[in-house]
Amino acid sequence: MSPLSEEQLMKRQEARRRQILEAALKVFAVRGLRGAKMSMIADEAKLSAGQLYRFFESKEELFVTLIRQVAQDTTREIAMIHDLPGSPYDKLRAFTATILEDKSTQYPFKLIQHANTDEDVPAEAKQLLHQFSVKRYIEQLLPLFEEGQRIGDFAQDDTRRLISAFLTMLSALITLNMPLDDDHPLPNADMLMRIVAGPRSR
Amino acid sequence: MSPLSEEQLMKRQEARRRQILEAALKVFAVRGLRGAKMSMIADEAKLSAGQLYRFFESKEELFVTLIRQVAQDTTREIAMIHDLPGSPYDKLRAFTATILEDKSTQYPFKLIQHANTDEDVPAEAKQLLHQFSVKRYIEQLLPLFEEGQRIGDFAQDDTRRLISAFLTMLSALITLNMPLDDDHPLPNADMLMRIVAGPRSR
DNA sequence: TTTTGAGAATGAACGGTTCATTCTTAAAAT
DNA sequence: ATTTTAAGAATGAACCGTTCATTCTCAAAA
Repeated sequence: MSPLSEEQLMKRQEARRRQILEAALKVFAVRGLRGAKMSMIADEAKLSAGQLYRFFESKEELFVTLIRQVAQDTTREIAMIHDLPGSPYDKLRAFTATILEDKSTQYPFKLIQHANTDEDVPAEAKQLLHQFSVKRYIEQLLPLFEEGQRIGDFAQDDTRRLISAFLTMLSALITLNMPLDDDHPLPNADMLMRIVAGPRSR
Repeated sequence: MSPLSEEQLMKRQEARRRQILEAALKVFAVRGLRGAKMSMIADEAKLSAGQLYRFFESKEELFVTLIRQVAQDTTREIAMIHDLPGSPYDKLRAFTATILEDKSTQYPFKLIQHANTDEDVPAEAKQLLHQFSVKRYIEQLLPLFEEGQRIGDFAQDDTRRLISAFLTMLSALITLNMPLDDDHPLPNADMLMRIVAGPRSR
């Protein structure tokens, strides 16, 4: 006797699942695997702690699921840089500005950062991250940077090195969670762009 | 009949104390207040856990003592930049290079970073940090940067903003503990200097 | 050279706390 | 009425700061 339509049931559950994953992303990104408590994720998702276990077997499974999702999303996110308007410099600048300003865009990067440095990260997550590592992002950005260098907008360093430095800086900035007041805001995109900007004054 | 002279005793104890503080600096800097376990500090100092309590009442006291010491040291450390040889640019570059390359120089910065962001940091530590905050470092560096801007070596942004941005970046880089391989090393001092470098190509 | 005893050191044990996870119970939905 | 969903209490294991009984060390005294 099924007192609920099969289909609607699935839909609701799927929605719940996403709701939990979304909450988990925020909490794991900010506090890391150890620092994130199931109760916090539950609070964020506006559910009770017990409920989480109807959708995920364990904290670990929740974490790994999240990593899997985020690894995919991030690659797509970065790919979108090529569709932005303007020169390579413009594209990179817009991309950077978005990340620095938009909190929700930061979560995936923070999560990856944590997953790369925290202890007790499940082997499966480690292995997923290895596939979607900095190396991959560098390759994704290579054409953009090469073009930027060709037309003299970007510095003439070794290209991969330049990308790596830029990504490291960006990542470091995002990760930093200093208490920010108005006197000392995060450096903005233009500041960061000086890392890659060519010798010509812009 | 005391089998050990008063003076020698004091010396030995003082040495032990320093030994513990040194170990604690490393461990607290890397793992933060919560993440650092007394047993880890003991291991690092090559002592048993119990011994720590002959010198410090509690984990908290040890932490606060350390913060106090580091707050003082750091101010002195930064002051030394003025004695370095060369132009403001040269000084800042040398200073930056030292910090990026020398692990032991990084510990105090990491500790402060942690103390500023971790939870459950004792009120006394918070208050100590407030006195020795970024604001103070900015004031310390102000003459250097003003001179650098005057002679056109530094960018013409608002001076305090420029210092703040630079310190934030430096701090973010230090704090980042990515697993570094040879393909993706930390950006070096020259990369970082581009943040402050003036429009003239160097 | 031996003895001695204060200070140093150890490491096991204690006790409190903190969670991940499970269980109970009951309301809501159909 | 029966099943699904939910909340929140309960459980139990792990962790870790701290203590303490015990042993060790080694410079001075004998």
